[in-house]
Amino acid sequence: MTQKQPSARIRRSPDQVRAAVHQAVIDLLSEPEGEDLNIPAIAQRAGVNHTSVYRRWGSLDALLADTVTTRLERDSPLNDTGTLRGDLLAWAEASAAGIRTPEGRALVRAVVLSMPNSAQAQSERAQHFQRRMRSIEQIRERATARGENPPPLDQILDHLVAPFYIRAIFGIDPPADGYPALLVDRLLSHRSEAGPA
Amino acid sequence: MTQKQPSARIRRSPDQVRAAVHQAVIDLLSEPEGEDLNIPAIAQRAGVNHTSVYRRWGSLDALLADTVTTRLERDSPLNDTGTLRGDLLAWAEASAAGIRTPEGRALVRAVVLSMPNSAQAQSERAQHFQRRMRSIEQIRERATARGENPPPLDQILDHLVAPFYIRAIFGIDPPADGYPALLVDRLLSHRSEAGPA
DNA sequence: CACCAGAAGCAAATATCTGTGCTTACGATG
DNA sequence: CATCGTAAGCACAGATATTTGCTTCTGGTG
Repeated sequence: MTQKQPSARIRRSPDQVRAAVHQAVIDLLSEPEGEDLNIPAIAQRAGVNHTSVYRRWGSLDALLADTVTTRLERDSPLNDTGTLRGDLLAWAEASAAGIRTPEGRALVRAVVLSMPNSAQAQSERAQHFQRRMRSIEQIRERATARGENPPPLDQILDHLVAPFYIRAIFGIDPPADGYPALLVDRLLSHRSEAGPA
Repeated sequence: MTQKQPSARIRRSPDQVRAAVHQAVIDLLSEPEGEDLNIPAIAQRAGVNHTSVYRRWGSLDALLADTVTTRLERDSPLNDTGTLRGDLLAWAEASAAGIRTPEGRALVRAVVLSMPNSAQAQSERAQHFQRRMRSIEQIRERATARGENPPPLDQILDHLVAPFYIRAIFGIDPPADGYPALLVDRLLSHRSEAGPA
């Protein structure tokens, strides 16, 4: 009769499932095989029933956004170095190190992929962006609190953040060791040129 | 008996189909509704049988890449202004104008989306990138031919191209009118600082 | 003008993704 | 230690996407 032996049914706790699914997303994005990312594939990779994924996250976008947010918060301690330049440099060093690994590039890719194309989403979009820039904002706030005069967000975005994103997207390694310092130097030297209003 | 009246079956030439499908891709990407892009939807929008799309392009990635390449080549005349600064400025102005429209942002988004994750694709990836940077390379070559000393590709990428991409991705409008000139100025002023080897 | 290669359209089959109702395990609470 | 809410797993159903075999039109060639 081979009873169904229901005890064989292994089940993991919600937290374990969450972690396994997040890891599966990163794994699949990092993988050489460029199969397209979808929920069934992620679930299988994570060893989780796909219905669990559908019920918890609902859509691939939501899952990607959650994965990105969780990972970035986990991996970006963002400790205070005492100066604006130090903080920016630390951020850049971490980013440079990050996009050298397939996993790190995958994360950036995920950020882009999870960006809602939709545009009724103008607000959702902005919120998404805000969250992504939170660490930069914090650096600016700390600098201001110290009495330093940080460059506007736009400039940091253009000259520090953008170069890392574009490299991650196109799969280009950052040029050399001094790269982060170079970017920070340029950013800060600019600021003095372009006077505030 | 209402014969099938086979003459009612309208058919377009391959070129017409190609153009209609490209336009449908752009239309759907620009549209406020953020429904996800897929081949059946594109085919329907283009008024083309979906099997035609499958047979001609095979995958959504390939279709996106083809669309992007065709459009960019069509819309980027890249005329010679006589100076390096002028050419760079023209490029930047065109880019700034481009990403102000939903269609333009959609195009950039398509570039990113069509970027092969795949990586057997390391070569394919590089080729994709090369094609995207072709206009920049041409600007550099012309400058060199004139006896000017253009900044290395890396720097142009970081300080001129990257800012436009990141803005398109996150849906941020370029700040102000003088923006392109500002970016070009910064790029060129840098070049003198960082001496050549 | 007849013929032929190439490609578009149609229909139907197959594969894959997405969602639902239900059962069952886990962990918290009293 | 009994109870209960939450969420995971299973089976199955519905919706979509992808592929295939075939027919029919188009445009070029001799």
